[in-house]
Amino acid sequence: MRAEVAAIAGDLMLERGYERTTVEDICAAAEISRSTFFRYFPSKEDALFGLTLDAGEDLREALVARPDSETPWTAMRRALDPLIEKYEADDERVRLLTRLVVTTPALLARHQEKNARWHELLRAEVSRRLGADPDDRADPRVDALVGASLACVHAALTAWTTGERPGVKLSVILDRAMDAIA
Amino acid sequence: MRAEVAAIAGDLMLERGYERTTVEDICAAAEISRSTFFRYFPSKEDALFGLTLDAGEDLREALVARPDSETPWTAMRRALDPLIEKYEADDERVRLLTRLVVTTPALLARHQEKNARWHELLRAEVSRRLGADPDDRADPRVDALVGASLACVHAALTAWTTGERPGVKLSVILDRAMDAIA
DNA sequence: TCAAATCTGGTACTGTGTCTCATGTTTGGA
DNA sequence: TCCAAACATGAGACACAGTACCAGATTTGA
Repeated sequence: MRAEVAAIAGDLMLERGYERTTVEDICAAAEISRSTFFRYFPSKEDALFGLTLDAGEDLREALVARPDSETPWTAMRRALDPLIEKYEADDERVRLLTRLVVTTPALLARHQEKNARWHELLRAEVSRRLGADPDDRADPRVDALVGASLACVHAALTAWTTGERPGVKLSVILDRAMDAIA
Repeated sequence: MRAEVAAIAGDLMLERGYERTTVEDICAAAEISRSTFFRYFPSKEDALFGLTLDAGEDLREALVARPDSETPWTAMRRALDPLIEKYEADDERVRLLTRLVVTTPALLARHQEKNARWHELLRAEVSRRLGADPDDRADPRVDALVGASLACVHAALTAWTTGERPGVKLSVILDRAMDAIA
């Protein structure tokens, strides 16, 4: 049911844009009340993000699984592989939705808020790999490393979604992005 | 006048937090109407950001002024010097306001929206330095480089504002952040 | 079959942001 | 000095997101 409403919301937003789709529009199309909508989703943005399951914990586990011999940067890149593969495996609709997110300021803001949660999840492991004090808030290296990695993901997603239809593979784009820095 | 309202807004938000300060509260304290408030500032968030002048164009010019012999990463780091100095020179109030921004999701989102504008301004010059096609949307290197730099700035600001009062200099923190990556 | 738990819809409310219209208030000539 | 155009301000209505509370329906399990 939740998934069904999310699908309808996605359709409407792809068709008319995010701002020009009101919650009432979605409710009318899904034949539910406003009350029920907000019982399903804490906010209008989440009607979109609800589809893509939260991969933060998977990402953390993938990072932990990387050998210590890898630099933090390389380990991050490899830990991202499963996530990237998931994007590549998904159908065109996911790519269009991702583009909508990347190009709509309000959605992008919420997306980065989600990324901030990933960021938190990854801090401990990156900190360990750097041999840093996890509680030392004056050490910016952990946040810099994680933030820069996620910035590369964002750059790659932007390039991937705004480019031509049969474009370069996302994994290759991400390689280019991350190699350009470290 | 605008600056005065912004100062009052800052006071209230520092005292009671961002969400718990309504536009009406600010209007009452500043003795203006809601209409006038929204004529001064396009949104509640901007009552805070209105204080700090937009340094995006300065940043771009500073980057252009760096010699071509520097790598893009180094050039970015050096171009950030004037901005960093400005932060360090400002009084304690600016540091508290910055902390408020960094720790309040809604404000952070808007702040990153501003950064996205900086990002756009810097694209052309970074693209030139990389010898990339500025219109090639499939090349993620430019966005990755700029995004990662700004992520480092964010990491540094977070460390700087949440740390102890007579902490490490911001420029040193930023060095640590950017050196940790490239 | 009954009763508790859950799902749903309705209504009223707060808060941000937009819009329009009616007052002032300033400014710059004649 | 007076008039008029430009401008700033305030008031009110509105759209929309999100919250809180309550009442009725539906399901679930003993």
